[in-house]
Formats: sequence, structure tokens, C-alpha cells
Amino acid sequence: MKKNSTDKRTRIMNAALDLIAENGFHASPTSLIAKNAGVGMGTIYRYFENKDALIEAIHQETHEKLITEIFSEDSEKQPVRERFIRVFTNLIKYMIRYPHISKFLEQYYNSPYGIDKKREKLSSGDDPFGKLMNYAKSQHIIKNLDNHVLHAIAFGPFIFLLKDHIAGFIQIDDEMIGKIVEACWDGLKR
Amino acid sequence: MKKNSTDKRTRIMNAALDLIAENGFHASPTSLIAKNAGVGMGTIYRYFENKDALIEAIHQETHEKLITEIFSEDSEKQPVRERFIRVFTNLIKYMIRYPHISKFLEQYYNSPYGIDKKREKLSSGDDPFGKLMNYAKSQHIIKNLDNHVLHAIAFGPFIFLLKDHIAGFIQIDDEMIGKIVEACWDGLKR
DNA sequence: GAAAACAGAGTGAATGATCATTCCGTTCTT
DNA sequence: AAGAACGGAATGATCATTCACTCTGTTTTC
Repeated sequence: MKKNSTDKRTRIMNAALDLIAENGFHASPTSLIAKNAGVGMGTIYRYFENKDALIEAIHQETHEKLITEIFSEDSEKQPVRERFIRVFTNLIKYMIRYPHISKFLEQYYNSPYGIDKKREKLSSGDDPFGKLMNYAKSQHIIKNLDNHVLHAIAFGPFIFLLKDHIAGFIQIDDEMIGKIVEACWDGLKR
Repeated sequence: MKKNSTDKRTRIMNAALDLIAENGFHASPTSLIAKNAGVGMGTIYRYFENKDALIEAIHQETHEKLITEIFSEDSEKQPVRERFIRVFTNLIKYMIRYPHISKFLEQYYNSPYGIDKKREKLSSGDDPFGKLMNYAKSQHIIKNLDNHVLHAIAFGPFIFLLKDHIAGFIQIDDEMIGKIVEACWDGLKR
């Protein structure tokens, strides 16, 4: 039985993800990450250059997984409204299904890490949402506003609400998801 | 020339506010707060029990100032739509005029402090936005959704956008404010 | 095929850095 | 001069990171 070193790497990443989701970056010492992953502290540094690199790796992986999943059924042949509604709905369901990932990403984007990452994303130009927005604008289906503003109208409400959901103030069910998505679309459409 | 002890208290609070806004909680050591406030480290502990108490005091003060200011012109006699638009517009302008306060509050509400504070607010029931929402719902002017959801639709977009503004990705001018507020209203109204 | 030598993953005590907080000598106020 | 206010070095706690060592599986030697 060959020891798969990916196994330990994964265990470290999962332990860190869980801890950061539950306690935040600053209450997730490497010692605890190592303990929860069932490895020695030194082992973390065999797989990651330092703690930042570990966090970056987790972000990269979760972000990719998220984007892939929520756009999985998206097709340029569908009507724009349908596409928006499907993608938003997927996003919300995903976030609710994987609360630890949501919390991690939320923390990440609210930290100094996140700002730089966003800057990178924007300049590299591979933003599937941006493309969808641009197309919808060219068809005069949604308001002709800066993409940042459209992003805000589309995602702001749910990001806001997610905190309430995670904190336990509300319970988001399928019916509510439908209504939220509709309301966001109302804000977006011409 | 009498040394007013309130003066030092204020200087400490302002220094902490600025540092936290610019660098976050965890890059704002008491030593630096003291230095920027022009006082000794020990002095901070004459005015605040500990660092948490200092942060709570800053929150309390900035939050009160914010609420007072954005509701200053609000009157129950005005039409609901006008009231929403005025209050939102005030909020956005305030946040843009005082970016350090905005950043501080954003950090605060994204930290463990903030969650507890929100819980407190909700149970105490003194939420002027909630009242406005309830009234508008009773008049069938806005969608009949849970207040959390309405809050999210109303404030989510701007909170989201504010980060972009502060990070320098966009420049929010008066025309943009008007459009954002309209879009939020579109999401809210029946 | 057994024993010896090696390789390198894994470990966690030790290190050094950074903080919040305290404590006591100094400075101001009355 | 007494007492309050102040300053900042000292303290003790918490971390990320390192590094000398162990352990296990593999290769070489005879």
C-alpha cells in the first residue's frame, strides 16, 4: 500500500478550512490545524511554504470548485434571464450546502488576501459573471451600469443574507431562495 | 491651559479608528495606537478597561452617529418610497464621506464582535430600518418578505460596492448613487 | 536473501517575534 | 507636597516557523 502523500495534504487543508470557517484566521494556529489533521506541526511545512500559502491553496481550490459547480449547467443558448436565475440559485444552494466553504470564502474576501486576489481576477479578465453581464447589457436586458455595480446588485443581497443564515438568525429554504433571486433580478433588469 | 482628559480619550479612539480602518484589527497593536495618539501605552488603560472595550466604544459612537445622521431628515409623514430613497442616499453619502468609519464598521461587523452586537440589536427591538420596513409592508408597498431578506436587498448591494469603492476599483459619484438607490428600490418594491 | 546503508517523510520541542497588559518611576495639577 | 495622570520598559502569553532527530521503507552490497 503506497502512502499517498496527497492524503496528508488534503487532511491539512480540510482541517484548516474547518478551523478557519469556525474560528477565523486568527484563532486557527498551526498547532491546532496539525492536531486536527492528525499530523505533526512540521508536516504542514513539508506541503506548504507557510501559512499564507496554505490559505491561498484552500482559496484556490474552493473558488474553482464553486465556479465550476454553479456554472455547470450554464449555456449561452439559454435566455439571459434564465441564465441569471439558474446561476444565482446554484450559488445560493451551494453556499448553503457547504457552509464551511462559504464561511471560509467570506473570511478570505474580507481579509487583505482577498482584495489583492480580486484585483488579480479583474485584470486577468477571466470572470464568467462579467461575461454574462456584458452580454446581457449588449442585449439591453439589464441596466446599463458599471459591472461592479451590477455585481453588487446581484450578489450583495445574498452575501449579506448568508451571514444571517450562518449566524442562525434566519433559515433560508427553497421558497426563500426563489424570492431572493427574483428580487435580485428585479434590481438588475431594465 | 487645562488638559481636558476627554481630549486624550478622543485621541486614542481616533487613532484606533484610523489604524483599524487602514490595517485591520490584527495589525493595530496598542503600542501603535498609543504612538499615533501621542500618549503612552499605559494611558490607554486609564480610559478603557482593555482593547475590546476600546473597540466597543468606537463602535458604539460611530454607529450612533451614523444612525442619527442618516435618519435626521426622515419623517413618517413622507411617502414611503421617498423615505427609503432619502435614507439610502444618506447612508451611501455618509459612508463615502467618512471612509474610515465605513471601514471600521465593516471590519467590526465581520468580526466575532459584530455578530453578538447584531443579536443584541435584534432582541432589543430598536431598529429604525425594521420599523420602516414593517410600515412599508403593511401598506403593501414593498415585497412581503422577512425583514432580514429586505435588509439584505436594501443594503447588501451598497455594502458590497463600498468595498470596491474603498479598494479603489470604482469611483462612486452622485449620479451612480442615484442609480444604485433606484436599483435597490426596484428590488424592494412590489 | 540478509544485512547494511541510505533517503526522505514525519515530528514536536525550541526559537524568536509580536502582542496585550501591568507596574512603577516620573510628571503634572491643585 | 499629595494625589492624580502619564509613560514606557518589563512581563507573560500566544504564535509561526525551524531544525535536529526518528522512523519506515527502499536500495545496495556481499
